[in-house]
Amino acid sequence: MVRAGLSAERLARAGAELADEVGFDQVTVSALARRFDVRVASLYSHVKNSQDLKTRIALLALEELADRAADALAGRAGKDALTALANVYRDYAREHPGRYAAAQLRLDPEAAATSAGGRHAQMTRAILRGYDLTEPDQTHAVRLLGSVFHGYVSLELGGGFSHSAPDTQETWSRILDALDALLRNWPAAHVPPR
Amino acid sequence: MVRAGLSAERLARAGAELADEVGFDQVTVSALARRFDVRVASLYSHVKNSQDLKTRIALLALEELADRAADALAGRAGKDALTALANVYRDYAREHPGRYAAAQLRLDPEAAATSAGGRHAQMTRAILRGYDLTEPDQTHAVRLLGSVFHGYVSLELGGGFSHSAPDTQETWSRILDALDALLRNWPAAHVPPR
DNA sequence: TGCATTTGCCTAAAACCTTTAGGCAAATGA
DNA sequence: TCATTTGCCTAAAGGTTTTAGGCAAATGCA
Repeated sequence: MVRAGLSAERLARAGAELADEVGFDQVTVSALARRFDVRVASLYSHVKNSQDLKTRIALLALEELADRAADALAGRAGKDALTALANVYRDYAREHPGRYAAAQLRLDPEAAATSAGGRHAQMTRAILRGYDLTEPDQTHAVRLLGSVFHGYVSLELGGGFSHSAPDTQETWSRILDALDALLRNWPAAHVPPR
Repeated sequence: MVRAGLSAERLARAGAELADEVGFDQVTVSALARRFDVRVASLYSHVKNSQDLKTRIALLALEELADRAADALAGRAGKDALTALANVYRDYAREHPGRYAAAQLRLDPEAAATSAGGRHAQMTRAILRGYDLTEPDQTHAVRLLGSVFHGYVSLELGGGFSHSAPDTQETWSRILDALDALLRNWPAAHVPPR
């Protein structure tokens, strides 16, 4: 009886592919076993349980995404860097919707600590070096950028922007223009009324 | 044998409560039957299946959210309206995380058509009447606002902003200030280089 | 090479969720 | 009052998760 050569990493990779094909919430230990043509119980030697499997897929996606982001940022600054990072998220979500959904999984603190989450925050912060922001404004801006990137990508992916006129590429460009303008001219703490 | 008085609406309402208590993805036909102290199969006289139940919860949440938004916008304009609408989303997500997650459910076109989705878009558009934007910039701005609101709320809810210094309330205020400033000074289509 | 240990996948089985089919009793209404 | 409709039930099949225990393949050491 020939062995299938399973391992936690291979399961996570196959799980990520499966997620892109059928959606992250359809990723199941059973479906994965079927894909390896192996009995379900066999997977439990490699992953603790279903939650563990999903966490591994999430960590994989976060790493991939961080790697792409690091690549894209190399040698860029200012709006160029802003656009590059934004496009990494959007393109990744379009190419790998299941993995992107996985990356959104709420991780327990232990898993979160070993995740690439910190790299993502660092890279967003790096972009802001091209603009003139000091703490705590920098943190506010990091959060704004994260919100826009994630919010836009997830609404677009979920079809929230369909059935409407200006195409989404145009909107995306204009949003990036707007963010660039905003960062170059970040409003002071207290905007005077009117 | 006394009847439990089930109905599609009661199931949706109870499902929404359950979602807030244990998370939307833990909402199951079984759990709901247990809550009504009724056999599982009995629910299938009122909802078509599990997907149907979830869709009804999503539609309920979208309606509630739209009602709150309409209330909040009444008599407000400009930044006042912007802040009010933004807070409706954020507060709703914090008070009803399960319902908020439900509202994010990808609806099939048929359900989407009967949903309050259109009202939401309309209300965001209404806010922009307080600013000087014409089409297609208005649509771009609607999409930006949707992205920021949804993105921020879902990151904050998912714990994405935890373990960090400036508190999230402060960031939220500053982001609203920034959006207001941006809308008052929306950049023209072609930002000159440099 | 030969043997002991480890490792990997298996069968079996229990628990839970989903969904359909068919039945009886309660509610409704003529 | 009696017929019909409606609501919840039992039964059953099929799928996913998870644990326990077993045998054979791979590995490693003499």
